[in-house]
Amino acid sequence: MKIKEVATISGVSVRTLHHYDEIGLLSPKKSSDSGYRIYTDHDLSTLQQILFFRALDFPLKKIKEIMSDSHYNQLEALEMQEKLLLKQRQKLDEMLETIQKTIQNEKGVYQMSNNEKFKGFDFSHNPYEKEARQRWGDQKVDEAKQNAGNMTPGLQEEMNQIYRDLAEIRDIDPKSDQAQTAIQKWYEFLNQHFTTYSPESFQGLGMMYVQDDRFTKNIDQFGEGLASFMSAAMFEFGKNH
Amino acid sequence: MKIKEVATISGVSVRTLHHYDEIGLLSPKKSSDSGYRIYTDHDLSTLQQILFFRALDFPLKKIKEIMSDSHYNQLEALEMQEKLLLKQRQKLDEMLETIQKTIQNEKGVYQMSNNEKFKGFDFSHNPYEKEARQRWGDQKVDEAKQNAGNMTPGLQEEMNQIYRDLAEIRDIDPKSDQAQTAIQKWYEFLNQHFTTYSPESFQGLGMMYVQDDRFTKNIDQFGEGLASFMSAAMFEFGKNH
DNA sequence: CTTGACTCTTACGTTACGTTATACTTTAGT
DNA sequence: ACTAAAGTATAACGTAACGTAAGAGTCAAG
Repeated sequence: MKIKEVATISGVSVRTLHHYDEIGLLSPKKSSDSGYRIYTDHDLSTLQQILFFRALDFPLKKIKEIMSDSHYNQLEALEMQEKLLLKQRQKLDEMLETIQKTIQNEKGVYQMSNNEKFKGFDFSHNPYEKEARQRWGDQKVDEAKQNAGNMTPGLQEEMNQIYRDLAEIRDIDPKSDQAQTAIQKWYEFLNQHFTTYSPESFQGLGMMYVQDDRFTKNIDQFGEGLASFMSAAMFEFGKNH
Repeated sequence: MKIKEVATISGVSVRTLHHYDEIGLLSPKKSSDSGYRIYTDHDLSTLQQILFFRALDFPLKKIKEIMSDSHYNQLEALEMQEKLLLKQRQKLDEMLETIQKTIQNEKGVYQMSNNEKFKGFDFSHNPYEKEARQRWGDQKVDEAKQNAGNMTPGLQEEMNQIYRDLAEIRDIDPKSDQAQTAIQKWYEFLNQHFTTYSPESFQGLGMMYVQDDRFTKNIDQFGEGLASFMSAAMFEFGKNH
């Protein structure tokens, strides 16, 4: 298929497809004689994936990073995307509530507090950030970013050990028993020393590992790709608990 | 309230508030001695409005234009926003369906067409554009943009007359009987000579008049503010039919 | 074989802020 | 009253994800 057709089917502009080619996000083969971009069905599926991520406000850079990761698994990605979309729908519903209350407020039927006026407006661009901040406590998140500043040395070492153990096996299947056992240690560690994570919010935390650079960078210090491995393992863990 | 507090309550950054001040979208009073921005409760409500529009992907320029219009009515705006949010939720639901089908497709349970892969992805940034395009037919929309090219001169004149009549009364209340009678002529004209509009899609068309520059500019040639007047009148008309 | 519709690359423009940098103000603690 | 910390101001450059326009080659229908 040529570019216009792809644009029409998918609803994005030709320029957008050019752009995605430029940044290496979606680079179709080029007809050797004309130089035209030729998109295959597989390219279309990739585009669909990209658009799903984009709809969830992932920056293109992150999308590229995630999708070109060696552990990338389309099915898992789709399941994550579904979760995130559901979150987004919740936010939308909150906004609708807020708007309805505001209408009542305007009509004088109901009196709204300032805080209520902004319920549903989560502009962190990351559906899990707020949640994670609440759980880790604001400092903790900021410190995790700066390499977990104020833990006791013993705790810090215990944590590092878990990371190192995970880093060693980061090439196996995140769904395998071995990976799941290892990630369970992480789950238990967090539950013991930080806050109680439900399996669901543990999944959410895992998603942040790939979404949020502050996490990705820190974790990947123990081995490149560890964040994405842990994220996948945590997602799987959440499904089974 | 000082800027940080507003930022915290509303969830936007301080920089964003600075920016909105810079472009004249939300300019609070400044403390005469310190030079600090002081936000009132009214400013907060304005901010809420801005954020609603922003959540609906209105560009800031448009938001400013709409909100500073002399006909601007907060209650009407809220009702429009509610409608648009509901539209957006529909889209989200479609996307969720698409994702679920894609998962089935990946698992091999179900075979998906290329078109199906992108259902729910409407990236026109304007929930009504697609709809309007379908109704007017693609050419018509593009021609409306270029001043309605290929109508018969008679029809063109009839249309212009309706515009002129509306322009003359554009300062009265869009909800008044007089305005509603005038807008009904427009409704009937469209239904006779173009496509059948349901009251709902007539509302949608009206929303485009303020959202989409191609419409705004053309319509406002008959008098500044006509587009916004018609939009409000059409919205009201839709509610009563 | 000629158009009109596509396509290519190049390159500058735009929107909505993020991110320093530097300097003044306010507030909380001693 | 004094000082550090936190908040605020302006200024200015940076960035992300395309839009838009220009100039030139390519393809498909009549």
